[in-house]
Amino acid sequence: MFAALGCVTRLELVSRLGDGSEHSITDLADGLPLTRQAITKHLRVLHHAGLVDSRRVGRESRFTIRPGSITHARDYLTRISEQWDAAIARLRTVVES
Amino acid sequence: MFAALGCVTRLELVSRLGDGSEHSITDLADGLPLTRQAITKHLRVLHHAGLVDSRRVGRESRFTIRPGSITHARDYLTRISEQWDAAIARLRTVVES
DNA sequence: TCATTGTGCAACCTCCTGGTTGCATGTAGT
DNA sequence: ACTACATGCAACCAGGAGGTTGCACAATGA
Repeated sequence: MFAALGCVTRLELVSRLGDGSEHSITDLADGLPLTRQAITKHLRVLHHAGLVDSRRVGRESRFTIRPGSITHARDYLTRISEQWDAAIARLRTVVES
Repeated sequence: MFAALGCVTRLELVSRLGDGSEHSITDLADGLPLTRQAITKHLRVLHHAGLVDSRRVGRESRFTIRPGSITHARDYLTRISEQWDAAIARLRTVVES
């Protein structure tokens, strides 16, 4: 999932989808200097990472942000950094004693 | 930075450094099924992303976690998800009205 | 001084990723 | 039925990421 976000194009897509509404592929591809196919691949990656949902409507497939999907990553980072802080504080106590 | 974390090996390294103490390169490479050179490259990436600090001590270079470096990413994710939630809530209100 | 240890550097290799093009398919509209 | 639009699929390509090997070099310890 960090890998999914570690790409400016996909961050841009996520940002565009961040308005909460549905977007088709050509809609998302419009304005970006990329082929529709490239966008399709990126969307596939994002979907695989659980960041977006897709729904087929007629001849177009609409993508939406999956709300709350990012909080997992955020909580993970929170936990990690708390562990760091705790470990470092512990070390500091040992050194000072 | 997401790209730096989007790699299991580097996550492992970050996790090992998470104890807050200093580690040399061979120390970190020990136990991993990789060459010392590979670890060196990964550490370079992590350092470039601002996640770790390095210090030369005698003939070995010691790496440490940069505390607080991850909070930037976490705050970013928090801001993003808040924007999403706000946008979606706004949409819902419009739809229901 | 000499062997050992910890790194750094450079060249090289392989494979995956990001990207394109071309074509086929399904859906909408007239 | 025919055209236009939105997408899917497959093949293909270039470049970079991840990894290895070999060698050179500085610091350590006997």
